[in-house]
Amino acid sequence: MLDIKFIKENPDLIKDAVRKKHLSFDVDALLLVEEKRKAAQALFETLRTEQNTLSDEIPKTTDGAKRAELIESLKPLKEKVQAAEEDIKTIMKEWHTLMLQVPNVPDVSVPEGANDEENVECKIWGEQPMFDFEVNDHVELMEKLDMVDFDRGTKVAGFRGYFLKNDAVLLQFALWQYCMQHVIAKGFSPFVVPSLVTKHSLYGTGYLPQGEEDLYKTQDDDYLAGTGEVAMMSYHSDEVLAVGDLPKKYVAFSPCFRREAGSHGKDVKGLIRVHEFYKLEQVVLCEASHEMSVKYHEEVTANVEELLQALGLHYHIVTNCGGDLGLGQVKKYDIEVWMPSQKKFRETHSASYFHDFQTRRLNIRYKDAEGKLRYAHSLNNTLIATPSRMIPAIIENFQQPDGRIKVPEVLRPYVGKEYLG
RNA sequence: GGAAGCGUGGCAGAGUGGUCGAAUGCACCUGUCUUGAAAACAGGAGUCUGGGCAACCGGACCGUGAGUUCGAAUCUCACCGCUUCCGCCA
Repeated sequence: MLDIKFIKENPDLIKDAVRKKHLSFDVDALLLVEEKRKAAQALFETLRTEQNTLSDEIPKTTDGAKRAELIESLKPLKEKVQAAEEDIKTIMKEWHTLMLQVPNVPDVSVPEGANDEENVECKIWGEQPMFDFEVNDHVELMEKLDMVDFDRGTKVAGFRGYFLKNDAVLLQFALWQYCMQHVIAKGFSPFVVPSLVTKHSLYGTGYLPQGEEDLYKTQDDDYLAGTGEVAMMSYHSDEVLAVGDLPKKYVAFSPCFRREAGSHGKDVKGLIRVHEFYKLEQVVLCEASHEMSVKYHEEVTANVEELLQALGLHYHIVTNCGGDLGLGQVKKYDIEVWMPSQKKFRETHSASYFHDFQTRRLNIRYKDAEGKLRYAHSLNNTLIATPSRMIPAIIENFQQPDGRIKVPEVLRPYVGKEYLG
């Protein structure tokens, strides 16, 4: 959600945002509704003032007949007030529907482009691992080492179902522990957050109304969140924080659920695209300045880089193009790790900032140094998604000629062994 | 799942149809006093929003949404949440 004042003052900026994000939204239609809203509001307030003034006379009028007359004379006014109120409600409904579709303005540094193919590499680290043998993909490797069971997974859980087994489980727990310690040392507070959330939380974070089809919904009209960001961000909804409490740095653990509607043909084998996985997510609330947002955006990105470098994984970072940005995102980096079997980088992390897009919807404010209430800024980045992204990456990159998996040095204390399988 | 009670400002807590945007206490801010602080005393202070250069003048907000009424924090209904009791349960 953006400030309607900002939209009114900068309609061309919003129009350009619509264009850059490859959306279809009629900014002028919204401005028209806003004009209608203002007019209806003004009419209502005029009528209400009149009603309030005359109503106040009633208790002061002691003469019974006069009093009855006054009450009688107010009846038609009541109807007018009610009609005006009704009018506002109708307009506001439309107003809200439109406001939920207004995209946040991408940063000037965001490249033009329609989809992820036009994301622009901005950094690359490490080198492609060299194998002097035929590399296998994670499915083959893991099945051979009895670390995953897809057949029983689909039997029990349906399409994209899986059981993670044995050493893969050790690897997953090791990753959680290692990554968690890494960011706790940097001042992040660890949380285990709900996955089952109300629709309010999803509207607040911007996953509704647009993302409805990718969400699982319960018979109670709640939803299963696709990321811990939803609950973690909503944690402070309707609160006023002290400026001294900022930034809030959280790392949220949660199961994540995604219907993957519209991706039926993609990554049908393996762990990369599954309906249910686990994620540690970095969430930051900071003061409302672009500089702060940028600062923490770089910080949550650096946190992940440090992990990948410690693990020894070859990766690059892309700046997502306009068409690959979410409605509320100002800028996003995708961090992608090299997958030897696919001979390309695959997204493992996604770092974005929103300015006050989410906090406005969630009503998260803070009192600044002057005592003024302001909407905080929010941003987030994956810390680690498992098993979906990082398990395949590690398995493939650390495969040995004998089919076993060498455990990255830093994980060995947590895994308790040098080789998987 | 059944029954009862409750939901008011940062917190506590009055208010059961008419200057109630809301008493009072605590916390907070500003003065007076004090070498300084505390205490005491006096005063101030909610959020959002429309108009105005401003002083200021309107409107909305007492869990949410409908309704009754000339007028609702106060009455009715629904929903949400909390508490207690009973039932059920992986």
